[in-house]
Amino acid sequence: MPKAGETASAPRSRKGIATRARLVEAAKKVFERDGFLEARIVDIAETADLAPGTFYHYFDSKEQIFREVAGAQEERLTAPPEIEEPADSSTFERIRAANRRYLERYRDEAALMGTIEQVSRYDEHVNAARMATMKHFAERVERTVVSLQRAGAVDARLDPIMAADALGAMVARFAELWLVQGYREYDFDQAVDQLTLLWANALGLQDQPALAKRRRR
Amino acid sequence: MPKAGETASAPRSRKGIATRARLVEAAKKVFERDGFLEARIVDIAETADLAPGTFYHYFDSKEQIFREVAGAQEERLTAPPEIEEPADSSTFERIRAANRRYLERYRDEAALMGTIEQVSRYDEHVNAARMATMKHFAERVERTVVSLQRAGAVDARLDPIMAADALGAMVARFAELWLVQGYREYDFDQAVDQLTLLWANALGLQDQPALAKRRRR
Amino acid sequence: MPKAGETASAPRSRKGIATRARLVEAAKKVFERDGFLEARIVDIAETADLAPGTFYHYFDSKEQIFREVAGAQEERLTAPPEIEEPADSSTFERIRAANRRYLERYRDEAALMGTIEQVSRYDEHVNAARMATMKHFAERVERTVVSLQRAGAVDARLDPIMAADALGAMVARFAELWLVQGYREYDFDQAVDQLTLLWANALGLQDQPALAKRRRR
Amino acid sequence: MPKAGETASAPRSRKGIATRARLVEAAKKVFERDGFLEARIVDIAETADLAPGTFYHYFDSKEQIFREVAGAQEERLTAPPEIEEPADSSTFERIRAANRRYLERYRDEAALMGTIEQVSRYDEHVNAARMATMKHFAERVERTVVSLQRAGAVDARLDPIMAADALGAMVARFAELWLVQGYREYDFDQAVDQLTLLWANALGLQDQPALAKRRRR
DNA sequence: CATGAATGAGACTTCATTCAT
DNA sequence: GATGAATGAAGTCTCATTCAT
Repeated sequence: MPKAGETASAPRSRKGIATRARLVEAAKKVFERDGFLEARIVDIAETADLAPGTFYHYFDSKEQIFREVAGAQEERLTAPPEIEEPADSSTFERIRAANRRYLERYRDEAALMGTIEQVSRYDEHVNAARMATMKHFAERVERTVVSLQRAGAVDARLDPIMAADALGAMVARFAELWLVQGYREYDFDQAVDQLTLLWANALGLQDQPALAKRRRR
Repeated sequence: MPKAGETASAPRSRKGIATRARLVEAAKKVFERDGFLEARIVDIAETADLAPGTFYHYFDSKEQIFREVAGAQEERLTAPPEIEEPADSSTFERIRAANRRYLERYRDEAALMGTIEQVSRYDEHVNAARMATMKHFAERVERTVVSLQRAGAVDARLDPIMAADALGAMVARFAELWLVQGYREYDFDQAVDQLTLLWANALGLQDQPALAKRRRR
Repeated sequence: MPKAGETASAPRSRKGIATRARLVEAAKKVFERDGFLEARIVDIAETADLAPGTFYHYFDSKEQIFREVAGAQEERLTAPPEIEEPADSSTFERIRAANRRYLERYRDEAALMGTIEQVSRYDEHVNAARMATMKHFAERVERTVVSLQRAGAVDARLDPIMAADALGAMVARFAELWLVQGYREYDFDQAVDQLTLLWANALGLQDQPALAKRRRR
Repeated sequence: MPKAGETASAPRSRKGIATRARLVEAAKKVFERDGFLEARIVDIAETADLAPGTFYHYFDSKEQIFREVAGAQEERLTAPPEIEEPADSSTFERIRAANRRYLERYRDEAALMGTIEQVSRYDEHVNAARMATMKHFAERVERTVVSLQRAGAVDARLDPIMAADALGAMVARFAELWLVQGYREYDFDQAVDQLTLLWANALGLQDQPALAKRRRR
């Protein structure tokens, strides 16, 4: 979504739209492979079978196209579940489902996520997008905690905001360490279970179900 | 610890040692101010009141000096507590002390930590050092969890390794979000308390003390 | 013939071809004037009325463009005679013609040859090209010697390979000493005659014609 | 032999003389290994177990010390034979002895000769020394040719100066091609014989002895 | 729309040489 | 005499971006 006042212009023809999409796709590929700093405009253009000049018909800078690529990924991360959740699922199950969803989506685009984590450390826009995603999750969690506290179902001593932030941080950083930086190898299902267990415990959530027994690989 | 075969050499005189130290100090300052990418060798040299060429007497590259600066900080993070802990302190108190220590040290060098987080996303050495710090904490936690599980004092369903990793990730990422990226403002003491509470809860730690009532600012 | 995997790329348009050629031409001029070591990329670009960066569109390094310039000259040296030789010319006359041709061509590009001799002492590619030229001449001579030996027309004691190498070396080094290094001044025609005489004598060639009388200048 | 008006001073003490000699020796080693351009003062000093600054007590520049190293080698090349020649040896035998001597001395310092050939292409002093060596040989040959022509023992058509220059060039360049640049491999004795034969033939020298039969390797 | 040639600022890096100790 | 720290001038090279076609 290019903004007004930019050099790059929105495509007006069908062909232009296709070219722009090809550039975004190519950029994603190159960013995944080379990271942001090493990625060169020429490579992106070449990958899209275009001349470097063409890039600047559609984007103002490397940052700009990256923000678009990254933005799409943040949207994928925060997208509603593809499968409707059972209306009657327990809090615990809902936490588990959310964690699983996040980890799956992170894993499916691990290379891109790595570059996003990288860029978010020096590009304000990308960092803002990253934080917006965090906030998206945090606010939802926060509301849940507040209402569960009212219901006496979770630890009343917790500050809902901090708790939400911290637990979000836990899952997010765990994902990066594991899926991007290769800090350790875990079994996927078990990782979901353990994070969920930690999460539920941390909130002091009552009435957790018995976890299925799984073995670490 | 400079390696052989490099251009840069260890100082052989008292003056050389001082100059090298001045460079490291200057580098820290510049990295804190400008981040890694924007930092220029010339600036570091100038900050140390030296000619650019002098830099290369002692270091081969910006990466090399950064690794040294970052390494020193990682050591500061993992240094043993300055004040001896009371021998009879409870598990809960020890968790709290550890969290406070980490957050204090992170906060005291927040600018540098920001740059380290940044660089660790594209320099293997720095990332390795970062992970080593994580591992340092994780292993200690892991051992504690194992023994507490044996004692029946914490949740037996937890995998000690994953739990340690995840809780470490939680504190680490929380610190960055808060102290580097300014995601939100928290009261320091309260943040320590809340993280500790989440941590203890997550492990299912029995017999936590009543928390002092504190107000969020 | 640029290789793949390099930064520099072959021109894709008519304009590009012209620009590349301008660079080569400019490089020749600069190398002739300044030698290889003193030649700066910026000077080459400037001489071609181009920005320094443009150089790197077409060449990866000073070495690379020099190899091209030098290669062209080696080709000029080994090019077939412009004027067809009389079919009935004697061996002696053919030797003389070959020597004259080589010396003329060397003289016409003496400045460049000087730089080539220089660079061939530390660039393997250039040295290889230099040697290829030597071999080109040596092999031709060698074959001639072999067949003349069979015909009993030259000294049977000579090793054709060594003789060819040595006589080639003689003319080549003589040319450099004379035309590049200014070791001494000779009359051109007389130098051709004398080298030819030495050459023919060395082979023990029978039935040489009487030489026209010439005076040294 | 340092000249007046230079920064570097002649050593006055015994220790100074030894240090200077160590530097020359070290320089020779480094120049042989790295060539002139790649040789660094620091390496020379280090090889001599000295600090870089010490170098400048004795020499003004890399060029200066190289000239000294090269000069010593040129002297070695032109030194009188270690073994007195038989007074009654034939012209042919004397040519052979001279060629052998030159090639042996060249071969014994092939690495250094390579660097000298290199430097002589861009350092006037070194080139002058190189040419002086050539002239040393050429003048001797020239005188011989003149007197042999008077005696009717060699080709009267030859210009003594050109002949001497050209035959000197032949041996010199042949040596470099063979012993430095590895253009081809020859048997040493055979190479001496063949060059001598070519040389004698070229002059039209009468009454050559039968050559011993040797096989090329 | 697309091309691809051209730009040019600016950082890195080397190393011969100087100089205070 | 010897040390070794310090200098600083250049030159190379990259690549995002512009622009004429």
